[in-house]
Amino acid sequence: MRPLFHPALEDIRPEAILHALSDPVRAAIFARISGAGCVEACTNVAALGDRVIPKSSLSSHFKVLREAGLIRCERHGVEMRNHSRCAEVEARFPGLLSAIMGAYARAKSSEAVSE
Amino acid sequence: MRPLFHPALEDIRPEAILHALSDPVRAAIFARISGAGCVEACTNVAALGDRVIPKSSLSSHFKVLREAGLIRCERHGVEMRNHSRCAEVEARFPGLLSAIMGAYARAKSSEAVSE
DNA sequence: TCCCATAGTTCCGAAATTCCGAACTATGGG
DNA sequence: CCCATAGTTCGGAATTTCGGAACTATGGGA
Repeated sequence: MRPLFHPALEDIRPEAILHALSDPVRAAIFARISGAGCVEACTNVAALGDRVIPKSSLSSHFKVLREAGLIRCERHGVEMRNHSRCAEVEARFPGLLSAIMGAYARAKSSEAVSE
Repeated sequence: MRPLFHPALEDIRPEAILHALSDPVRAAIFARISGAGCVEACTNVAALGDRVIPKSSLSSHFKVLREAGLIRCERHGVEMRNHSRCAEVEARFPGLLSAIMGAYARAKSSEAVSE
């Protein structure tokens, strides 16, 4: 199994990051990977919130995140380990990821009271 | 002509903002509106960079930006004036827009030297 | 008032993208 | 060698995007 493609830091594009994180499911996956010790397997996120996400969809979500340069994936035995590339992306686009994830957190907390 | 729909500040969703700005054309339009005195008409952006954008596409780009809560549009006579809602969005999602627009600026300047 | 020019929207078919079930592949354990 | 588990690929349906052509709205004349 050859290693998966990951864009070099300088090839990471803002539109790819925004597109990847404009899907709430992917944003939630990315939040988990970033938060929970930077390691996560695919089936562990199968149920996000209340919704069950089919694994073919999950697979493509991970691919989008990976190709956007947001995560780094490597195979360990039969499972996949996904690491956030937060620190790298932060170096190239300062403040971007924290602002985006902060915005989601803010929206989530405000919908809890108003809606 | 009844006024166009604009989401209230508290109804603005991060995914809508990210989706709207994940398109480089829309991001460029938004950058212009934000930069150039916060006023811009539709046909004035018909040529962005080298590409000529058909006005039906422009119309829908403006609609996406408006419904995401990024701009405010009002008719003045025969033309449209578009104002950025930067300040409002900044209040709800601190740092988000400046990080995104900064990322685009950064990517643009780095592609000038490497690619 | 009527007509025209300009600015923008709507409609609709084509192209591209997303979704997800089913079949397939890869890896390790017994 | 076979099985179980993790993940990818395939393919068709649903959704979204693109853009040309027709349409609507507004204001400026004659």
